[in-house]
Amino acid sequence: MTARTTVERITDHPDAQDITLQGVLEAIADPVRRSIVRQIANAPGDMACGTFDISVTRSTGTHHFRVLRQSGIIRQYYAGTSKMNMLRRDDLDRAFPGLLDAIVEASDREAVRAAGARR
Amino acid sequence: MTARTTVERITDHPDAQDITLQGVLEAIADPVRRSIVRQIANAPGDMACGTFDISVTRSTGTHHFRVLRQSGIIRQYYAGTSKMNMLRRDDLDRAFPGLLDAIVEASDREAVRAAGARR
DNA sequence: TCCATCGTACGACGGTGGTCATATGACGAT
DNA sequence: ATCGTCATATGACCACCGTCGTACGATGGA
Repeated sequence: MTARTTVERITDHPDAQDITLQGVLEAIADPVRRSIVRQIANAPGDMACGTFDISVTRSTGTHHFRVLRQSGIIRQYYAGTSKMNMLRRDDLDRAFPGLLDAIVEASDREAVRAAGARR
Repeated sequence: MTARTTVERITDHPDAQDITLQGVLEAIADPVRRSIVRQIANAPGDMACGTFDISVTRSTGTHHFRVLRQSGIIRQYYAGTSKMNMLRRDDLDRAFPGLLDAIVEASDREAVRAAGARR
């Protein structure tokens, strides 16, 4: 039994059918949260909370993860002391086809443009 | 010279390349503004400000139209005493492919669902 | 010319949400 | 058992934003 995924449920996740467009858009409109989503989307696998490149305090980070979770954008589960994050792609795609992809893509595109302008 | 489109420019419209994802998402995250966008998207032609079904005061409406205009989502022009509104589809599609469609579609879908739940 | 209509400008108010500091709790490693 | 790490909870602060009322400006019709 070494280093395993804890089964304990986090209570906060909304059911797929309870994900609202309003919630998703509010969540994703924040730059820090959008950056988080982008990082998960571009990562090969799930990411621990601590591994994100964010510009705010840990406590503020916790706040943003909670908003993302409660809006139904991410799913979280414990793995030992760290907490893993994954996108709820299927649920989102079913509820709002094309939305997540469009936003992530736009976000990537803008990040690239910003990087270009910076040099 | 009867009932014509005034040529006067409204100064506020951002250039296409200055439309930011942040601005668009902030703008569209508000339910009143999203409703406005939806109404334009589903209308056969451009819509005058006064013809919208909105739940707020005229002055608040003006505020929302300004946000939409300055974010680059809509273009406005005068036609006599009323002000016409149109989506900047091309500019938006070029900047953020699929985004507008996904949001409008999701918005429609949700409106339908809400109407269903209401009866 | 006068009035009605449509939209804007400005100021005020209230709520919400992003931020941080600090303290607390859970888990793993030593 | 103890410590360090990871994340949360709580409370406070502040800025921003959605809202409204009122006053104003512009246009078109009677």
